[in-house]
Amino acid sequence: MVGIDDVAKHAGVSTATVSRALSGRGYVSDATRAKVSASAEHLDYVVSSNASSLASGRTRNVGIVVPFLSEWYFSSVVEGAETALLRRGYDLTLYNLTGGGDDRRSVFEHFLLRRRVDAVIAVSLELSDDEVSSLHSLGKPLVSVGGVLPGVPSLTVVDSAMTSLSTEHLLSLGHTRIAHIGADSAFDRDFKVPTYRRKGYEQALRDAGITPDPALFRAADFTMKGGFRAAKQLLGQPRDRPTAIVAASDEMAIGSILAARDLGLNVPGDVSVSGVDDHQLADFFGLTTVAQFPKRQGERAVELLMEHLEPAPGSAQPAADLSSAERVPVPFELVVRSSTAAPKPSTA
Amino acid sequence: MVGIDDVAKHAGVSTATVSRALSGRGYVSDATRAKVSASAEHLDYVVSSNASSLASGRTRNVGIVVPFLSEWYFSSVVEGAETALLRRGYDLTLYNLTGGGDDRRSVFEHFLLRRRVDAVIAVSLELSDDEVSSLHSLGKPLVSVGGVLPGVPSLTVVDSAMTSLSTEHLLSLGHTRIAHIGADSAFDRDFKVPTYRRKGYEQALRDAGITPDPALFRAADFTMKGGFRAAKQLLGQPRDRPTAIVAASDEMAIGSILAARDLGLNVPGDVSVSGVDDHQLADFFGLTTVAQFPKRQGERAVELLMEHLEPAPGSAQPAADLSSAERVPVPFELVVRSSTAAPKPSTA
DNA sequence: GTGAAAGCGCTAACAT
DNA sequence: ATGTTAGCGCTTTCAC
Repeated sequence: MVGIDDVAKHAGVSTATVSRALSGRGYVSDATRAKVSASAEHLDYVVSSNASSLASGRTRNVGIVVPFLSEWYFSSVVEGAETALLRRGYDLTLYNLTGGGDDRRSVFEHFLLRRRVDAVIAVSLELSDDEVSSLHSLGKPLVSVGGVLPGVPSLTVVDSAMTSLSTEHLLSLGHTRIAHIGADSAFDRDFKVPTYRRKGYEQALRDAGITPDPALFRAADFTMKGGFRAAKQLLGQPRDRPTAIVAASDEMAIGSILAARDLGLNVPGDVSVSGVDDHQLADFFGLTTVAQFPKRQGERAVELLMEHLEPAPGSAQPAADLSSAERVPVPFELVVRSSTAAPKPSTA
Repeated sequence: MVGIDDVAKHAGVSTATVSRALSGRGYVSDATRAKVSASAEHLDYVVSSNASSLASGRTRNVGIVVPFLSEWYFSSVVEGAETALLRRGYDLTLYNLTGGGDDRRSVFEHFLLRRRVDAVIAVSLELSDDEVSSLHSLGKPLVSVGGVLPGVPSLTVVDSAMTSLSTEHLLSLGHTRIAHIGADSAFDRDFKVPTYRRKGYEQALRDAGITPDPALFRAADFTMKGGFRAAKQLLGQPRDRPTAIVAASDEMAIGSILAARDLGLNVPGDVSVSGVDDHQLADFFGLTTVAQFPKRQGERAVELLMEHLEPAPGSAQPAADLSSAERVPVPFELVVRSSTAAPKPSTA
């Protein structure tokens, strides 16, 4: 196993110089740097991250904690973060809380504390105050993606704004009987996302002078099947059928489209449907939706962390910035496809 | 930052004893062990994994390399592996090769070599000989999931057997005009999975005395949209329409179901459809499919690695076993739902 | 700009 | 069963 002194010997310099040349910290003449790089390359030298971390206190590794992995949103955030980290020479250690209870405890009490990470990204995770402070007390930068954590910079879309947007889109097309498929508070895991999305829908209606009709709301579990069932209820009504459905997620929206087809209804002819996410299947189903960009969110989280892990020369108190920027808004955008259109002139 | 000597002091023993008591290697009396554990707990002590790794050479960290993350199969394998590792006190470092070219090189040339992992799991990755040997030369155990790597124990289903199975299922229901949607070799990334699946279909037909008809094959890209398009071609034929479709993936199978509906055909009345995977959406669509269990595959990969990272007392040459067990078959199973049925008696 | 040397916090002989 | 001690392979003062 070739070590730093092999390189030093080969290059005819000291180990200190090798370290400086390769890590970029401290002064090394260009000539020396080149010589050292050549030797390192020649010998296939790679630093031992353990030794390096032990000596420097930096691990060049970031932990990311997710509640699930096999859902589109989460795996996309992770993918974005991973790409951004890789590019900067960092590793990504994944902690998946799927297991629940004990697993979760052990992640916080042992894993993250093993001093193996420089920073932590929490994705759509509601952390207890204890958990947040245990992270803070380690002096590890922490950012949240997809949910607001008290005292933690949080990259997150304004959920209510997304459904307001799609509701407004439908209103502007001339719809007035607009239904909503989302979830009531019983389904509120993850930061009350469902509730906020429902509020956005209701607000948009009110702003247009329409009182939200409870009969036009159906709770569902954010899956395609759930959306399918809910839409069946909504669209099966023999009279006063809604002319549009605002679903709180693309999967539910797609379920709604399938339900409409099942009932012999044409989308968007008889009913318009919109979703939220811009899921990979949205395009195939021609779904109008409000896109959020989870990969981008993962990348942004990394950028934010980097400002604090590797502050640009000339910034003063980076740590202060981090905790002050409580909420970092992330972009979203209406993507209009073929599942929404003006309602048919009421020939009834 | 409380260190090992704080614990030693508090417990009134030497650091060596603390290390032994906490790691479980070497002899410690029960009484001492209890005392040390209590002190460690009391002081909120957690080992520095870097110091520990540096001194011992073990990292308690496993690298997993995947080509994509936001696909169901990959994220499921990772999830399974992560759960299994967490349970054993290991971390999981994720390397995502989505980026392609340069990223890939750097993963192999730098990241994995930083001595940060004890072992590597490669998921559906075709590694070059150089890459395999660079891993081998590090003495890191390597297992492959979802594809066979030369000289590497590989957890993988026999792809041809999966499509044989679903084809036989359809044959046994009485179908004879059975189409296949898969991919030709042009789409062969990942170990020629598409080709093997096609071969399984053809073999089952031949075994039943039927010559595969090239007109009943359509290439697609493994997506729902691709399956949809291919099925439209197949099912749009005015005459000699197939009565069944064997798709090489669930997404394509679901696309086929939607195409059939679009054409006014009833599934399974007019056409039966089967897939491969048991994707999360399979149940919703009532899809008959051949399930593989990616989470389980991830767990098994970890179990295999553990036999070599932490050999049970009394095993001789574990490393030898690992490289000798070239192909470790993993289970798969036919899941019959409502998308397949006997063909209608040909009233034509 | 470069080198010498003192650790970083643990583990593993070895000794007892 | 427990203590002593020499590293593990780097980074980083501090001199020069």
